[in-house]
Amino acid sequence: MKETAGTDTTLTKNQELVRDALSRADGPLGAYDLLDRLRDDGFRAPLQVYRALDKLQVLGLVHRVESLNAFVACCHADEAPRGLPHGEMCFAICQGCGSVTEFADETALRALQHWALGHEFRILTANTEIKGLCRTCAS
Amino acid sequence: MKETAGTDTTLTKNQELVRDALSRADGPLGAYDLLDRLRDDGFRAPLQVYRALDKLQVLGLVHRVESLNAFVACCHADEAPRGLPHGEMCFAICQGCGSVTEFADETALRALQHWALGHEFRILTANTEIKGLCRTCAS
DNA sequence: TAAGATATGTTATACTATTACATAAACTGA
DNA sequence: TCAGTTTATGTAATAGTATAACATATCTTA
Repeated sequence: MKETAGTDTTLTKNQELVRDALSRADGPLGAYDLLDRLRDDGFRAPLQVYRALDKLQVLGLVHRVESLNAFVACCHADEAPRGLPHGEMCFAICQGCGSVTEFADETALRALQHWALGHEFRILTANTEIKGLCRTCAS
Repeated sequence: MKETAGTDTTLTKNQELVRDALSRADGPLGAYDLLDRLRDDGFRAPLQVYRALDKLQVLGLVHRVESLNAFVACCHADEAPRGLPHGEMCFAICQGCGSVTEFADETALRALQHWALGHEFRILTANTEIKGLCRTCAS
């Protein structure tokens, strides 16, 4: 049983590399950005990145930002129990500097659940992306 | 001044064609799906579709479903004043049958606005996509 | 009509993601 | 330990989505 520092679940080498690259990044990265950053670590093909990303997303350690076709490390990775990803994420995307801030909003989630209840829709995941200007870029 | 039946603003021929194709569709369509459906109307290249879609999105007549890389006709097109798209959309995407239901939720929107206020983020648009199973597919 | 803006047509290309198949490593139970 | 199974990897080819660049045409307005 291989165990890597700081985690309570095993990630493969490629998954670790992708996760670390995303954690180090100061913003969202595309799959091909990741590929470029990981060439020195032996990555040669997009599929290596996508496979790792798929697993990391299932584990809740990485999120996909749909409107950017890009990925971010989950900022709550330490809080969420591994293997039980919190199914709702919100992202605030600044169109000025490109920064992405992840957050969760219980009220918004409950509102969606209320809608779903009334329409007999069974929610599995929810993703909200708001776009605009962050404090710095708005002023 | 050209005027087309049923609208209070002028759309170009290509924009009309794309909008009509989306309105007739029973679900979201990708840009290349639209291209295929419009070949008989003279469409030959993806850019013709994308250009029309861009304009229709600005007008609030069409929405992009980010997680599907696809587009839907806005079901509130008649209610919303043209040129002033309602900046917040919610979509319920059924993973069983692929249906997409558009809705708006004031409570969820206010919750996001509240978050934004506290974080000095100026919201320009907001997009929520929930995935799960519709009434039919869940039962 | 001339000038500027807007819309179109067309080709090529860039960016994003998956399929298919071969190889290797890890786990399981006899 | 070994065979059988599953899981992870490597690699090449291809599919799917979107835009850049440039030429042409149409509309608008003075």
